[in-house]
Amino acid sequence: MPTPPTLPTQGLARYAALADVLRQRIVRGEWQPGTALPAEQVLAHDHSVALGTIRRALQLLTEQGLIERVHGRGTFVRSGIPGASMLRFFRFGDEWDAAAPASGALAGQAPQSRILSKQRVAAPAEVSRALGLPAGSPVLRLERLRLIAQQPRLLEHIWLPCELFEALEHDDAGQWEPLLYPLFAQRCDVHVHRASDDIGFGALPADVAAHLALPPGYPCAVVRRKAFNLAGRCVEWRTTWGDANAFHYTVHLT
Amino acid sequence: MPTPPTLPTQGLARYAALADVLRQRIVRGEWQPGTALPAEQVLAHDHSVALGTIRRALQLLTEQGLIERVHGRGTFVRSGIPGASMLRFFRFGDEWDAAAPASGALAGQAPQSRILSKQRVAAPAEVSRALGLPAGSPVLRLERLRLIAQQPRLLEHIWLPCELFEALEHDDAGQWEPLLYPLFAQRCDVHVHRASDDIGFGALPADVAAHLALPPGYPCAVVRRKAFNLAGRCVEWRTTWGDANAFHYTVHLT
DNA sequence: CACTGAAAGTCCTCTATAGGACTAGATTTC
DNA sequence: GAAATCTAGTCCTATAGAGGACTTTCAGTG
Repeated sequence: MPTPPTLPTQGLARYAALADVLRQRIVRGEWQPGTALPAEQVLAHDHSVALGTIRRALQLLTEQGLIERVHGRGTFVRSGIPGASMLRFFRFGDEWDAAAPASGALAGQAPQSRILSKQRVAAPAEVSRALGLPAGSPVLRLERLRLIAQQPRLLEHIWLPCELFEALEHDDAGQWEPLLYPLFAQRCDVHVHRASDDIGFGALPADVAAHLALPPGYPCAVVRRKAFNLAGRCVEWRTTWGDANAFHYTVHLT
Repeated sequence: MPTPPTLPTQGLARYAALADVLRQRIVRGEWQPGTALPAEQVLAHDHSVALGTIRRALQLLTEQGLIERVHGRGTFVRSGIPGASMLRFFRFGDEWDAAAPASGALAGQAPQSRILSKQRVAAPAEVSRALGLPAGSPVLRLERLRLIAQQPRLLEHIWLPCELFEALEHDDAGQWEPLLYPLFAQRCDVHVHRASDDIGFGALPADVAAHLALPPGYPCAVVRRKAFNLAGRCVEWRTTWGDANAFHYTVHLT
């Protein structure tokens, strides 16, 4: 296969057209997340372009977050987003400090995760809209509590399309590891590649408040997340509640 | 001057070293914000490097937000940050809609700005720390109200080092344009190039609440901003209060 | 068995050059 | 006077090649 299928590249620079082709091959799963693409020399030869051109295309994909390049090792399809924890929005004072040496006996507490419930339900209107599913499609609904130093701090409602997450449906959620996205990747081959978090403030609903040991109506921060896979499909919709007074976030402008 | 002064460029790639040199010349004010740098051909010749190398250096500076390149026109020192308005953190329902045609008679309301007070004072400890000034240095303190559709929506306390903002000290603030950063640039040659906004939640202090027509203790979002010039000096410290229920912000993860 | 060293594979840096594309201003044409 | 054209200046695209730097593997050495 000397020259892989090319697309209608109207008006685009050659490197941009190349990037499009490669993007599609990645999105289609031709190279799985975490695996390596062919060497730039090989790609250049296969597409009959100079090295500089293919490097420009790969640079574009790097900027767009689809791939990662490592000097001396190769070019890899990115497998997930780092630092996506909801805890980054909050500061509880008794946080787990990764930098702290294990000095004292009670040096710090790693955040814990507890799945309170897992149900297969028909998606409510709001959920099916967010996930881009037909109304009433089957979804998995998780209720999850995040604790720090034994204290309940965040409550989450998580909605997942059943068709993608079959493998989790009959699991004992008590056995799950605390981080969900690695679990999604390993068990369901669902790789969260991009997400958007919508932050707002409100009052705690009674049912949520009960889990957080706070009074109903207490001021809370609400984060609504949509998480997407490589192909741009919404694979998770999540709502997180936490004490508004513990909320903090820094935005850098440039 | 065939070869401008070079720096100790230990271990750095040539393009990175070049970028450092150019950065320093920009920061020192050798080229004013908004003006053009020499053409890449000229820079390449002056520094005795290939075109590709100088382009790589300029690309670095572009990514770092120091310069902007325009096809066919030139390379310019960036003169300010766009979209820095605090209003981007809030949604009041009666917003000014730039996209809306001037259809109805009351199509929309541009946000208004009202300076409530302007005083020269000795910086309180917190302020002098934020601005990196000796304790008690003279600062300009502004109290500013932002209105939408005649409704007071945001209150701001703004602290500016007097040494940089002399020109504003004896102004009639009532005559100022609604946007402050262009004013800073024109009147004081202070260009805000970078900022960080720290978002938190709290209860409205009584004096602030009075201006916003809300009860004291009402839930509010608090945004604390530090604004920096090209040289990395903090040139403004600002605190903004607004109704917590109107707050919203979206963070994109990749 | 552990350490050293060589080799192969990968991405990165830098050079040199040619032509294309876009912008702004001056000139010409109608 | 207005529109079209030309021109100089700028950044952008693409090519071809040589050497360097980093990582991994594996064979050789002690």
